[in-house]
Amino acid sequence: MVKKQLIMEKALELFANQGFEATSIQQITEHCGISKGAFYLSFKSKDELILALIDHFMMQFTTDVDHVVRNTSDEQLLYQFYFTIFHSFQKHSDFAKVLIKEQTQTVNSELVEKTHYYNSLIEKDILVMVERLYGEAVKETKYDLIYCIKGFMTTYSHLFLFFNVPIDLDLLSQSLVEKTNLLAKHTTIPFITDDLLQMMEQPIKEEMTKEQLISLLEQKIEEIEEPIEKESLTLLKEQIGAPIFSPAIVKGLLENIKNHPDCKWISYLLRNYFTF
Amino acid sequence: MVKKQLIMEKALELFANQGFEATSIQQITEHCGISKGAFYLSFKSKDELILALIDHFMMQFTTDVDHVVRNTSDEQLLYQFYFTIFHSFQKHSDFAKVLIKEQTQTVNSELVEKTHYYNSLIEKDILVMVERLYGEAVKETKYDLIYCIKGFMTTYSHLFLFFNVPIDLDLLSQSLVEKTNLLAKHTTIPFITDDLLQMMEQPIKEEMTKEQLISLLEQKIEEIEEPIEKESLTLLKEQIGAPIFSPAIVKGLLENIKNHPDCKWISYLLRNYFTF
DNA sequence: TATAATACTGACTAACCGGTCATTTGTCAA
DNA sequence: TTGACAAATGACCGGTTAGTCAGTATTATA
Repeated sequence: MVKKQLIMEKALELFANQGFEATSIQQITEHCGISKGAFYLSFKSKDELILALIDHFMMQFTTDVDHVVRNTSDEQLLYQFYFTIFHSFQKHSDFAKVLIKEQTQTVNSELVEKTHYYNSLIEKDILVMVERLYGEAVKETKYDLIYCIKGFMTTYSHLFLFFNVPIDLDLLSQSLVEKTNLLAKHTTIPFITDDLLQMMEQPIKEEMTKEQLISLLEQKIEEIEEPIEKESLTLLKEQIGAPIFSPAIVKGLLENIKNHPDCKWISYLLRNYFTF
Repeated sequence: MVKKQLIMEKALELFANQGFEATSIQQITEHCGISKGAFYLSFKSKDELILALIDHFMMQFTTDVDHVVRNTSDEQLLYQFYFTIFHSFQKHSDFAKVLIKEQTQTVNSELVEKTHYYNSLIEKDILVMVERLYGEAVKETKYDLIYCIKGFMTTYSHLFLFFNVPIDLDLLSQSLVEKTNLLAKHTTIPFITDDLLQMMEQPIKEEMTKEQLISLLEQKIEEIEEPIEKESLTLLKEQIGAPIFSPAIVKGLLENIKNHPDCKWISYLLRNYFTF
């Protein structure tokens, strides 16, 4: 339908300049030269409009990125990756602005989910890329690298999105390729570990059940060799089944495992569990 | 006034969770346990409230950063810089959330200006730091480096601000020090040049005017009781109107007020003013 | 205790919001 | 020209918004 496209285009302009919430249906319809009722012939609600916008552009975007990652030679990949992304952001700068502006808004849960979904698709592609280009060399630091690449993407897009500055995409991509290679080849101190990544992904979904927590604990108890940590975990597991210890003791046990590198995740879950 | 603080605290909680626009005065006053009218006894409008919040926290924040940059030895500086910033973000996480959420909103022009102003202050400190640590070595790439440092700041703050994840600030700071050093020492392809920087800074307004600075000084002179500080402020005020003292005297006067708890902010502004 | 000053209240306003729906307009074939 | 159908309208609805202000409660002063 032509009307639907018109609304999406004109609404995107307003959203980019004023933000989603600050733009009223009235404004959109006036900007389109149609009546308020006509809007609701194309979209059930204002929310449906922005979700349609996100789907429309993010499908294209994720497909493009995926295509580049799958069909570019190693020596060109990183450059093509950055170039494709920035080119796309520049071409659809209004949408990019909306995406950046709304990604921190937490009002509409469906919007958050959708953004998170497309985000995870891109993240997967970056992971594939990083593993292909650097392999074992970045085994310990790959999540940091991914996070930095994503950081470069958003940070440097701000330049041409929110300052009206002419940008040499070729130079920008080259510059970021160099930076990425530097970080990939020389970083030795990882910050984002597997455990931390799991923690980040957790809160979107439901909380863990007692049973899941216990089975995770049993697994860790098997793995861990240090006697103090092992016993602490065992006692904490029993505490979940039948609370017998005082808060102080529980807190002490949690303290025992807190600094063990393989217990970060489980100690985080337990800390959450025992404060409720 | 106590009521004002109460409102600022409670409003900040709501803004952090729902965003500024999505939070109504009604909600704020209910959350405070006061009437709607009482709100308007403390603040002229909703906009004045968020501006007050930004001033309150950003004064503290920029002063802290400035203090670290000025008073830390070279080998500890970068680490202390990151640590201070993240520590502050963590301590005032509600404010940090609001700042990040609202920094892309372009509705309130005064808010945009204010944010930009404080941002430029921090940027100046980063510049000082980068030049001190790396000097001529980063002559061509220093603005890229600054932009990357700022990128690390915002990117990595997201981790603990928007995912409820316990963070080892020490490790994070170490990790970013390494990354920053890598970029500083090996980057050869600059992207952000002097010209580009000027273009970026163009559209936004001027910094504090002489008049604003003087009126702020007069206000402080009234408040302060200690004779040395009072006279120093008075002399500095005269110096702005008609420069008569030598740099050494000005520096001495600044030194006099530097450590007074109520003069941190004004001394910071003056220090900036007299170096131009 | 009486009076003055201050702090506080919440009903009220006018404007705007997203969304609805009875009505009008436009477009066909018959 | 008529009738059937779809497209489009905009007045209207209930609800919410930021902001106001006449009136009440509280406190300080004398």
